[in-house]
Amino acid sequence: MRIGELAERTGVSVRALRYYEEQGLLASERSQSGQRRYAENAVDRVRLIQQLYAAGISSASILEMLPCVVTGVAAPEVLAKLRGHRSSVVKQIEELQETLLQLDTVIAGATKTYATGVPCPPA
Amino acid sequence: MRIGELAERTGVSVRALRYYEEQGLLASERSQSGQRRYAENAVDRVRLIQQLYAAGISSASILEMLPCVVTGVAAPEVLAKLRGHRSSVVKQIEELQETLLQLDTVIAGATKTYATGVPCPPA
DNA sequence: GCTACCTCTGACGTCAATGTCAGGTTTCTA
DNA sequence: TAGAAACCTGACATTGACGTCAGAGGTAGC
Repeated sequence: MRIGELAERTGVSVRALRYYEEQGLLASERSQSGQRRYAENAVDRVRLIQQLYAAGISSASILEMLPCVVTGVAAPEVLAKLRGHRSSVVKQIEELQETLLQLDTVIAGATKTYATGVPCPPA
Repeated sequence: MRIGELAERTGVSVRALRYYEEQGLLASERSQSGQRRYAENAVDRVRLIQQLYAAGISSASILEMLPCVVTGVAAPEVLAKLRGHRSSVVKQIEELQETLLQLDTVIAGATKTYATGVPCPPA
């Protein structure tokens, strides 16, 4: 498929896809005229990249770990980094859960307070 | 306390603390000579700010919700935004949990593969 | 073959949360 | 009462993941 279709199917911009290629994260064949052609599995690859980005992992680290994610094989140093990222993700989850509690407390309190007619400062 | 101490106690840089003030997120008294003086509770405030930042909430949104978090009272529009942020945090957690599974799969697979002596590409 | 849309490269712009530097004042410690 | 260390404002620099624009060529439906 061409870049526009991949963009549409993944919800990632054309610009971002070119950027991924620039970073070595996403390969493409080229047509005679130089246009990018992607295989079907590029969709999954892009989603994986997005997922790792969302976990706060840099493109350099993603580049390093991608082949391992794909092949399921990793050198010891890479494995160590993977474990490092794993614990960082765990930590992020824990922090977000704490944030969630805070938000819930505020929402519950504010809802109740507001329901009881106590005056409240506007935004 | 002065800004250096607050920075040290929260693990946030002096520059960041000034930035928070600039954004209206963190107030300070000033000494005669103009130096910032913080109350004890500033430590908690800074931690809260960091927590919200970590949840991907912008300083503008934090500014909007901070008084509510502190007072426990929120106007309906603010409450709606709080709920929006809540669900975004929930989503982030879910995505991170999925990422965690991916990482675990890779780590488990790679560990096993490597243990059995299958050759593996270096980083 | 015309037209509308897609794609290409290259380069500069953006945005948010800081880093960093300069040049000057204040505060603490010996 | 020095001198070091901390603080001030103001301003420009940085970083990463893109957005956006220009100018040129490719592609598909009619």
